[in-house]
Amino acid sequence: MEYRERILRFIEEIKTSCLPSVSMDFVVFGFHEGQLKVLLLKWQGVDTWMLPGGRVRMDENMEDAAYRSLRERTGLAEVFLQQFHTFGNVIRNTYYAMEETRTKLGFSAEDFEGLPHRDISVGFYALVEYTKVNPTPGLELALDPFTEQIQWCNVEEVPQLLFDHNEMIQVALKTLRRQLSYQPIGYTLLPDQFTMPQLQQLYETILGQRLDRRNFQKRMLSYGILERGEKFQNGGAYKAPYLYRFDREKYQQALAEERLLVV
Amino acid sequence: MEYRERILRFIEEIKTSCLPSVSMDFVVFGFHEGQLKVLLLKWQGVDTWMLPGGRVRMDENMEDAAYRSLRERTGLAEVFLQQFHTFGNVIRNTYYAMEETRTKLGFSAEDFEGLPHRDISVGFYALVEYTKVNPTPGLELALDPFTEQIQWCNVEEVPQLLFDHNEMIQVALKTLRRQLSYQPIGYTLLPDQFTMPQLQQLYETILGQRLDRRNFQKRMLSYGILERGEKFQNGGAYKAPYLYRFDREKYQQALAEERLLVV
DNA sequence: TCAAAAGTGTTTAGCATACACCCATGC
DNA sequence: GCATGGGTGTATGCTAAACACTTTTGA
Repeated sequence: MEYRERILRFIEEIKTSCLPSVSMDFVVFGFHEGQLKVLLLKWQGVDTWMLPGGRVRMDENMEDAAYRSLRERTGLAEVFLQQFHTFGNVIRNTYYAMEETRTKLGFSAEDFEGLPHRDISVGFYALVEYTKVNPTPGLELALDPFTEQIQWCNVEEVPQLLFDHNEMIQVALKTLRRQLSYQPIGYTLLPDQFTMPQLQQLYETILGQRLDRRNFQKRMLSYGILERGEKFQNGGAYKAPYLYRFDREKYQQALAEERLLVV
Repeated sequence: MEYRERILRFIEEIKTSCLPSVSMDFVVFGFHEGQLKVLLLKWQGVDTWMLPGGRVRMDENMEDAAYRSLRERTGLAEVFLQQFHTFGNVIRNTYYAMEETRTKLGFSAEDFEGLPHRDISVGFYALVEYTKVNPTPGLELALDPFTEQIQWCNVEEVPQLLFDHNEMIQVALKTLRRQLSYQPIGYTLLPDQFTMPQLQQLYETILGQRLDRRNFQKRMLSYGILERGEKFQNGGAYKAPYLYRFDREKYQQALAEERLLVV
């Protein structure tokens, strides 16, 4: 039974090559059709959805592990990724959570023995470009045989999740809102080229409030990290907006000079 | 040999009742004679200083563990305590760091076997009232038999510490500065009653810059969480300053209304 | 020619900064 | 009476918010 083998090897890998009782969870934000989305996944044989997670290998820096895990899940290498809080309540009982999956998949308690019972989890949030992520379980299925489904879900419509994962999303969102209001990190949620109204819509969605067009444009341009391109006619019965492109180099430069950080 | 027993029991305790590969480190700030201080400790038989740390028990929430550990170290129950970052680089090799101590104390490798080799560490920073902390190893020595000395050290004069502990202090300081500049958390570093010039000196020390007296007072009073008391004559040849008291109730109230958070 | 959405500039208000004089006290 | 440090109020400037008209385009 090949599937059984994969599960057992996966468990063995966790037990032998990963730090016990430490996990990472990812709040992956995407933006599509005016909606802020998060990536959720579901295990085999369980009805509860959860955030994608990962573990730190013995010889691996945690930050590297985070990038690796996220790459394995989304296929994306260049993303905005940042830890925002570490969660350590006892309700995070990994062992208990796995019991249901284990019995439904027909494994014995011995098969799963030696796995960490309780995890401290470092929460990361990521901003990714929606269209670049293919949320069908592909590559990562080979690495995580428990995953049955991966899906985008509107932030407002997230169901009851495993453990404290709902709280994680809320804390991530709060962090995102605060960061967004004093440094321009939203660009990574949009395609390479975007219009000012698109950017504004993104900000309005994340912050949950309407913004003034003129003031918004002024502020964005004042950072000096946007490059204006051609006009873009999408077929609407109105004036064509300009396309903008986020200039990474200027952004890094500005960050280094702490011009953007209104701390 | 009683001391040997205590060490062995301590190690056993870590192995059996604490989460493996998770630790906490504390940047404990105090303020005395115009200087910002941090609490440092030194292990038996090692010359390297380090931050006080702690571990999470199997059945304990991490935040509770943090308060417990800090109480064991400082004897303080009511302090400002907050996680600020989680550190996970591979240089944090606990096992290697203990080797020196182990050999100097005359223990064999077997005695120390089964201890975590590498820790992810959750960094907390605490603001305590300097005079309320007795930094001589008392209570906590019974709990942590490795500790030889605990001492306050000026933030600017911190020597090279274990692992990434110097970086931890820097990150904690940065967090403290940012928080201080948009919410009034400094009060916990001062005695119950304090004068406005004292508070200002504290702010100036933490932020590393001089502030205008008049604007400072205006800002502090505008929060509406200070209660003015009697005048205080400390014997100086000048006008007696007022004593102020921090009103916890009003502070909580203001926090709840998010009046103080200039996010 | 009309509706829908985008581009743009000026006025205004509020908050943070800058700044100076008088007062209490001990020597 | 003088030096030291503390208390207080006002003027100023800058940034963020408020606000309206013109332009392009497709139907």
